[in-house]
Amino acid sequence: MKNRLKVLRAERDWSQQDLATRLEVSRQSVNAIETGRYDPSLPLAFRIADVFGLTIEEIFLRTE
Amino acid sequence: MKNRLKVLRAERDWSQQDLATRLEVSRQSVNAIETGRYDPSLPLAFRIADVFGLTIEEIFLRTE
DNA sequence: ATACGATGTCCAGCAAGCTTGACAATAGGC
DNA sequence: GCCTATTGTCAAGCTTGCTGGACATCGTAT
Repeated sequence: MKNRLKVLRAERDWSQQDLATRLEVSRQSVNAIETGRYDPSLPLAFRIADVFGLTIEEIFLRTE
Repeated sequence: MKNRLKVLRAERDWSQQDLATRLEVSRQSVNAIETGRYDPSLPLAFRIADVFGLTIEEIFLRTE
């Protein structure tokens, strides 16, 4: 499941740590999601959508 | 995280087993999600949205 | 040259998602 | 009465998501 986290972060000039802090998760989690090592849980996906002001569908792509 | 699975199933007259088959998960998983014992993974949430022809946001509610 | 921020990755451990198999309770049809 | 479909739930086991701590690399600034 691909995602647009890296671009969305870049648009806002946020580091992985910045995003992690806003999401209240570890920096390692943000990195793992961003590099595609695993997908976030549904609750975390909602928080990600919220901090970016987008829908889950606008951030995560059905790629398989 | 609340969801509208039970109503959406009822509207289509699908049993939990019917839905589970369409989602390619176990009946117990559908039941557990529907009764709120746990949230689906993000990939499963996308499949749920797909079988109902809705967005994730239209099915799962941010109630935390 | 060295210090620092940012990123990628590994590990060990715990929590959550999902599985099969099983059993009980209810409702409806015969 | 019995049979079947449906739902709820439990247990044990495997996989995935998430954690803190650690370490290496790279780029930039001093």
